[in-house]
Amino acid sequence: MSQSGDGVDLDSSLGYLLKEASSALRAAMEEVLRPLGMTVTHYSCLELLAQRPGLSNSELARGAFVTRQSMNVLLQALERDGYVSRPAEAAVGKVLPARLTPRGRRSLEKATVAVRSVEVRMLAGMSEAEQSDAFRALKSMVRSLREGNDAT
Amino acid sequence: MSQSGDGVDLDSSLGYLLKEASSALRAAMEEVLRPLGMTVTHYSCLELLAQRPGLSNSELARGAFVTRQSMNVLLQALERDGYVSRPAEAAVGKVLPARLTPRGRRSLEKATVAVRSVEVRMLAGMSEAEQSDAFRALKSMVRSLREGNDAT
DNA sequence: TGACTCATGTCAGCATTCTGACATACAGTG
DNA sequence: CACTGTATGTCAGAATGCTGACATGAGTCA
Repeated sequence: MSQSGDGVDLDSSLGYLLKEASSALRAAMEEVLRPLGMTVTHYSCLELLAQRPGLSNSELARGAFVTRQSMNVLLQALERDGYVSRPAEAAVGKVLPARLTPRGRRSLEKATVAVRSVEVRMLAGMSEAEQSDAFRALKSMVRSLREGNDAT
Repeated sequence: MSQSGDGVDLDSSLGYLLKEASSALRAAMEEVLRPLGMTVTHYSCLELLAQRPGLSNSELARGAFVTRQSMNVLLQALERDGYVSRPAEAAVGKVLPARLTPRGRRSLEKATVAVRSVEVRMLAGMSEAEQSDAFRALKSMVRSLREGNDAT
């Protein structure tokens, strides 16, 4: 009843736009993943394991941007349902390297197709050059945000 | 113990990078907002109201990318603590337009300074042109993700 | 006018994630 | 060797957000 949708000030903030894009991406992923009975974090974990077999719980947590406690409950569920396997005891230290089971790999394949369609849709209308620009820009933001934490 | 941090495949995915950047931004905002006893959603709500006074609960929810139920509990807390005010009854329909109180405005001012410093840091190392490129790219992604939802 | 559709505010229950805490294991230093 | 610091896996409780549901008000159309 009051606002339309074009620029006041928030719409010119890169931070806000970043949140908006991320939110839209997440929603789109949830939508295509739901029919497969999979959540985004669920998928992220499987994808991480496919690309880097043997990742530990803590490493997976960092890769999926959740706490290691959250990843732990997810991993326990995935292990219980036979999607991933972890040794009962650590060979060295406390680190338990996780791996996909054949079942986990099969499950991931379908999800990957669905997710890739989302990413393709997201990139539609952008040239290769524009994609590279976006890539570089996002990389730069991440780097800048990570470095100085107590600068005035 | 196993991975270092440079490119396998995930690191070449714009979707993953988007999530990473968004996550880094959120963490940075939480860090500077915590000393002020404010969460990101909390701040978003106040900022939204400052720029578009009279927004309703549902509109605020959409602007902050949460459900209207979540925004409702936040609004009730903000109202209870005297940061925002809403009329007891709707003038028209059921929509209750919310507004910042002087106290809310004061609280927001400090937060805005903190958040702006984060955004400045995020944009450090990017030229104006690069910022524009990133802006356009993100806009394009949001648009593409929102349109077709049931395409094969 | 009446029926139908849609959006809103709100309550209740559930799910997911986070914070806090603990024991353990390795690496570095004296 | 003992000590300190850092990282891990895990358990428990708290917070936060979401889904489901309901009643209400406005707009549309016959």
